[in-house]
Amino acid sequence: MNAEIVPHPTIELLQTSSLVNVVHGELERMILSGQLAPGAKLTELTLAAKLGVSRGPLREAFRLLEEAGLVKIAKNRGVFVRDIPVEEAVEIFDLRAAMDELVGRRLAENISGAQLKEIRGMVDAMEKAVKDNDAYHYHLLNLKFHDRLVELAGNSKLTEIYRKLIKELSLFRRLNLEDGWLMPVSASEHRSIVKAIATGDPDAAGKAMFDHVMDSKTRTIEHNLRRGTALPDALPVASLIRSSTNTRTKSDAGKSKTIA
Amino acid sequence: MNAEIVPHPTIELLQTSSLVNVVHGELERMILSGQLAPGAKLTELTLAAKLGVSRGPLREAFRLLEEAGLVKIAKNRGVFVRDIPVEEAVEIFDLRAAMDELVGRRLAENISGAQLKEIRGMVDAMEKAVKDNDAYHYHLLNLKFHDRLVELAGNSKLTEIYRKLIKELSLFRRLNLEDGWLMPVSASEHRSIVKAIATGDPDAAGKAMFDHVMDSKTRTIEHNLRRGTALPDALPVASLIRSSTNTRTKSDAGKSKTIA
DNA sequence: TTTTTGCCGATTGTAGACAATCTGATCGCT
DNA sequence: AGCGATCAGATTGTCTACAATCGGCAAAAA
Repeated sequence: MNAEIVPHPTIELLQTSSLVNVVHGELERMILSGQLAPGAKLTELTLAAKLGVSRGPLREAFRLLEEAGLVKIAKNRGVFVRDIPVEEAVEIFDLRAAMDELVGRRLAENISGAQLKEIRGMVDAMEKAVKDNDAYHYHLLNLKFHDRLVELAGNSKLTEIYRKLIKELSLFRRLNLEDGWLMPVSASEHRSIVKAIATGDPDAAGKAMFDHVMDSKTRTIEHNLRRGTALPDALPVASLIRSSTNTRTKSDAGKSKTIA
Repeated sequence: MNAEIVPHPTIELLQTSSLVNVVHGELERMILSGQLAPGAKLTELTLAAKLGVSRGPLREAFRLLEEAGLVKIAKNRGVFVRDIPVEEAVEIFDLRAAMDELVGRRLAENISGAQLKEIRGMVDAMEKAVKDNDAYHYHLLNLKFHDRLVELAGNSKLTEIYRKLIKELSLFRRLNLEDGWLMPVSASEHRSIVKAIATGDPDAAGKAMFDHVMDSKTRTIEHNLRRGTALPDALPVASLIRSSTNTRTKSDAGKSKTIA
């Protein structure tokens, strides 16, 4: 009896990776890195040639990306990288806030000493990035920090959906280039989060996470509006940020003109 | 200039629905209705013949279903309807609870009179089903009730993910056949939810929703355990129900033997 | 000049063919 | 009889070919 069923890495690789998987991963990478920008058209023949595969696997990968919300397939017209409209970004932030509140609660209840030490280290690193004024590095650490927190909450479904949302959100305008002129605020909020978790108070930790995400929402949305990005339809700016998740009258759902 | 661009229904249909879409919808229907039970193998050639299409569109539909979590594609072995293990069902309930708490909050803040009247009507209908001891009808009304609440919260992303979770959850063992021996409890909780929403107190409404989902989790899990469904690995039953979303030690993630 | 109509290239939708892989059954050996 | 190797059938992975649709350009009409 094998103590552990650990197939050779190469075996594992061949068993799991079909062309569809590889193409899917590669396309996702290209999209998330901005190499394929929102709105870009993905022509089957061109991409197939570039990746060295036929159209079949490529189309299957497209379907995966479509369900993941990264591309939009328009019948007989082509596949396009999605452009996330502001309203949707706001919705994602609100949803994330609720999810992260759950994360904070669970962590306050269950986190171990070693794990606490680990995330403290991440906050330290972020504060160092702030001192160095290294916005890019800070951005990466920030992503990693939140991802790790969600992961530590121990709900894999939650993790899965959280990551899906983050991916979609990265398609929101030029969010990636977020200039770090508010890094100190964000960093100090992180410190507060860890402190609340360490205290073991679920309510406090949940609230700290929730508030942080909502603040992050405000910062991101305002930053994007300020960039002079012509708004879809000249919406009431402040109200957008205030209460995103509110009831709508029946017929103003599919009004945005961006590819959604 | 056309006052309203209202394409003929048939036109609209042809523009949006490709074989992939139709097949996807049909397969989803068959899976959710139980016509294709969890664990069932979906053979490409057979299904293609049955549906009258070639393998191409069918495979693309498979990819959509895979990303939606309804089937599992095993390379070189086939496509199988997923079987949701208990642990995952628990995770989904916990996640749903957090989302529904958000729903309750938003509804307490924003619901209109007409909408309140609408959901009151649904609760009335459910209480009638309880009196008639009509478990099936109650089940449908219950689904509709919660779906409508989420919809009314006005966050389309939230709605989308909620529905995805519900679909996956319907694959959990024989959840559909939930005998209604606890309908009265569930029904009275619904009444409380509506009451809390009507009061306009976000905290109360959020808590009512959260508690209801968690109670529903307990009822469902216990009901399924009781059914003599041999447990995957003889887990600590009570602890499963208690705190699902907790931290796990490193290597007990992919341990279930069901197709996941 | 402006608008409309018909055509053509380009691209996507679908189908079918071929190659690779897996499953399980039969045969042979110990 | 038990165990393992080999082979055949079935099924999936990938590619190529054909049909349908779209978008734009040019020519003709107003």
